Amino acid sequence: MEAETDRTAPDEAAERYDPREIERRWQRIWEAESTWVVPNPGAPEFDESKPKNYVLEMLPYPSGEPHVGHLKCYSVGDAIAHFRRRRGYNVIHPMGYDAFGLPAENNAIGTGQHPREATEQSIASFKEQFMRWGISLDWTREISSHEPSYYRWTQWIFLKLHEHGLAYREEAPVQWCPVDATVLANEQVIDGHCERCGSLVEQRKLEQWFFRITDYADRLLEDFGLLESWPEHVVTMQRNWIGRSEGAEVVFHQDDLDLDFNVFTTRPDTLFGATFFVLAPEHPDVEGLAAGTEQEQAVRDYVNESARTSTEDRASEDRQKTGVPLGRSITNPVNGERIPMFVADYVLMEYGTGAIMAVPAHDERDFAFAKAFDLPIRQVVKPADGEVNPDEPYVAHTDDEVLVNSGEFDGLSSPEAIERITSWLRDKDLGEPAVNYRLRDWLVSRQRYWGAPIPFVHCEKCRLVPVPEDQLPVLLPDIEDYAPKGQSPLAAATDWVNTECPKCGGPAKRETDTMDTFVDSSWYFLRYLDPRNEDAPWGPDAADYWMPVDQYIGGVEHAILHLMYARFFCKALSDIGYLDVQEPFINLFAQGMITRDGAKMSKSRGNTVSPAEFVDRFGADTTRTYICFMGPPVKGGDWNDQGVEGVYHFLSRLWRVSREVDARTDGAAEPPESAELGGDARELYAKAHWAIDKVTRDIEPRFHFNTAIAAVMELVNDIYKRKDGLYGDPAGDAAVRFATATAAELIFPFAPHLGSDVFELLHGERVWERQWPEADPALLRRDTFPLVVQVNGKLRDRIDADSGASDEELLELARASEKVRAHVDGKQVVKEIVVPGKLVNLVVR
RNA sequence: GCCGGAGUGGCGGAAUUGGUGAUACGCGCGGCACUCAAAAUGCCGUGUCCUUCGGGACAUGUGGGUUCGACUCCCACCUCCGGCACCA
Repeated sequence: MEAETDRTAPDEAAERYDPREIERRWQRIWEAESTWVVPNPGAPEFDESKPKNYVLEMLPYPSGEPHVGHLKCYSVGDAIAHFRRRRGYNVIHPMGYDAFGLPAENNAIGTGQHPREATEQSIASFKEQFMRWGISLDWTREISSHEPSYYRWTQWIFLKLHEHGLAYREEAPVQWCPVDATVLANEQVIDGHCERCGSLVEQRKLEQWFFRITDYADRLLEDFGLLESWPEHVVTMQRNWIGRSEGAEVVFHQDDLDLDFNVFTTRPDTLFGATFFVLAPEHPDVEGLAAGTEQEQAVRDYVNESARTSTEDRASEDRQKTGVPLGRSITNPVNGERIPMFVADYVLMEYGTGAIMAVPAHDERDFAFAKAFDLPIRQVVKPADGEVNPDEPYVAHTDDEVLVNSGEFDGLSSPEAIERITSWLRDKDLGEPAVNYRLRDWLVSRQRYWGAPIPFVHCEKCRLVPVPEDQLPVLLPDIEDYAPKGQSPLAAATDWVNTECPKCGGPAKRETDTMDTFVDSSWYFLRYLDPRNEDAPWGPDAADYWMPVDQYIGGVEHAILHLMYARFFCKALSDIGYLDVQEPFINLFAQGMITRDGAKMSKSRGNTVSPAEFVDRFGADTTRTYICFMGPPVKGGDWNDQGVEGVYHFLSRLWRVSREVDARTDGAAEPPESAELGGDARELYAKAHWAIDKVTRDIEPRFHFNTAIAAVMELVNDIYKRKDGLYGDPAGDAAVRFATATAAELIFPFAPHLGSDVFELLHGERVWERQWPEADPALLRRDTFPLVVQVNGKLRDRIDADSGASDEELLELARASEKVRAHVDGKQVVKEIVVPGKLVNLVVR
């Protein structure tokens, strides 16, 4: 058996689609000829006749090997890049690595392997895969955020933000893991527990660095208007995250201590319904207020206990409201009423002023607290036409309700009252309109090793001093021990830490915190534009030409943080004067997640798909095309091994028929004259044009790659169906050859190697150097069409009709049909509907 | 609880603005050809039920509605997925 198979093997190999060989060949050509390298304006090869287009996929975090999610992202992006190149755009399509980050460092703690080493191994494996996938990337622009030539400019941007008051240092509560003795990044805290050791996370107060993103809250909201195409839900998620709410700040006076307390409320119309007042346990005045009252000890106990309770537990949904009285009361400014004060952990220090007026009748949380502590509930808003259920708070506020128990404001509608009461407060200097945000400033410092050092020194004399620009980068030193010890591992690098103050020359210590990796990825799309510039992060000409990104592609998991941080950077850099765009990503495409057996892929579940394995077995073209064929890329899809084989089968059919067509027809390179074609030749030729039209519209603007690929499959099926009847006839040969070359052109964005190969065979040209084909409208129009005839909306017949037929002629045809007559005879036709080119509907009674 | 998205054959999915047989294309399944045989390849068939083989009835989560006509629009409900969640 073995021997027999071996004897036939060479022959068979020649007859088989062998992606390995084809893909290697084209990849070598692209690399040798720098096919996808695109020069900047000013460079000798720069083509100024073409409009620019920036196609960008989110850069990967290099860890291990790329997974299917990466393959999907880059397959989708590459299809768009290819398509736009061939539509006449000057396309920039770069790649890089988000190389700093915790997994590499955590790995180092266990193995002692330097994070740089592990990261660079992963980068090499990612790059090798990207090459084997045949993604059309300009590798001369490759960057990695862990290289000093990159993070030098991350540090430079940090200094610029600081210079313009957008970076500052302040004491703030941070997540602290008591077992690992380290500060954790928010992403490392899973359900209130440490990602690594699982212990309960505590809050501690430490000096931290922040970026003042809250200054940009309104612009981040307004500028959604500048975007062309972003998924609705991503915009909504960001909007919710920013959480802008309008209302008023109201001043309550506390007589005993002669203190003013401001509260923020969105419901100033309910001010008369405030029956108590609550401070967050962290509020700085809590201790002073309780001091000397009989509540002093109880308050102290409560505050200590809530400090020990994790944020997660405090926020858990069905937890009973807790709190204790402060032993003091405070005056409601609108009616002079003295209401009791409480401390309770349902009030958050981070939002508003950390103090609230409680209106139990009209707020669910205040209501729950009032019920638990038996406090009065006073209704001040009621529906214009009826009563309210006293067992629940009444929270609606519309025009259809009126104020009661509110003194001079009785009878006003809720929206009116908001306005009147707010201006009344302002006149009396007791409050003013105010806006509050859920968004907080961005905490960017991490007590971690594997990140860009924050370029500051602490001098005993001059305190906090920025490292001068000409001393950048502040290099990340090599260290021995990555284990967390309560401060950044960098603190142990004493040679590095001890330095001179750039200002006074005296002894100083370096800042040992590093930056959140989201900082690195907030500007990488700018560095691609001018990656080897040693004098600036990017040249203004490069940025002016290429920005903004015309199409950004990535997973929806970055819908909030990365995308919002990058938007903030773009605006800040623009304000500072280094950029001329307000929004970095004009169009965003969020791809759906690929599952396997209906579940998210994970190592623990054992249902991961290794792209490398499929690329080895079926080739990159098949694997990429399969991913695009699974369903619309916005949606998720379930990986199916047999589906991959189906696509392999399809590409094999195209490959095989191309060899046959080349052998059986002569080099009719140019499209046939459609006027000379008849019968099957014309049908096939028209089918090719139908496919051109379909694929073109499905790729853009729809991004429905699955139906585009299905259209090419239909074309290939049609070639198989008609080819044998066309060979030999000159017009027939031309039609078959044209149709097959067209199938290659159309599949090229998804299967670039095979597309190039088949096109070269039949046409002798490089497919990527040609313009994208255009469908001939004359061939899309058919001479006849199947007229659908309905009676009372039910289909009764289908008749070939002339495309140019008038409404009356169509009706004649319909009435003449035997099948129709069977349903119409003996009845009265009450209505006749004609949709030209489509159908006739006879309504009978 | 609030905000999104989605429910179509055995499976992934298609139907682009309410108008060409709902289910393109692919998978799976069945059959045929080639073969000693298998694989590979090519071709044909494949929603469900009924059928006198002409065709007929029913089918897009459920129930209503609008319309000559609804997968598509409206109302109510059910299920699933994603995000946010004591934000005053």
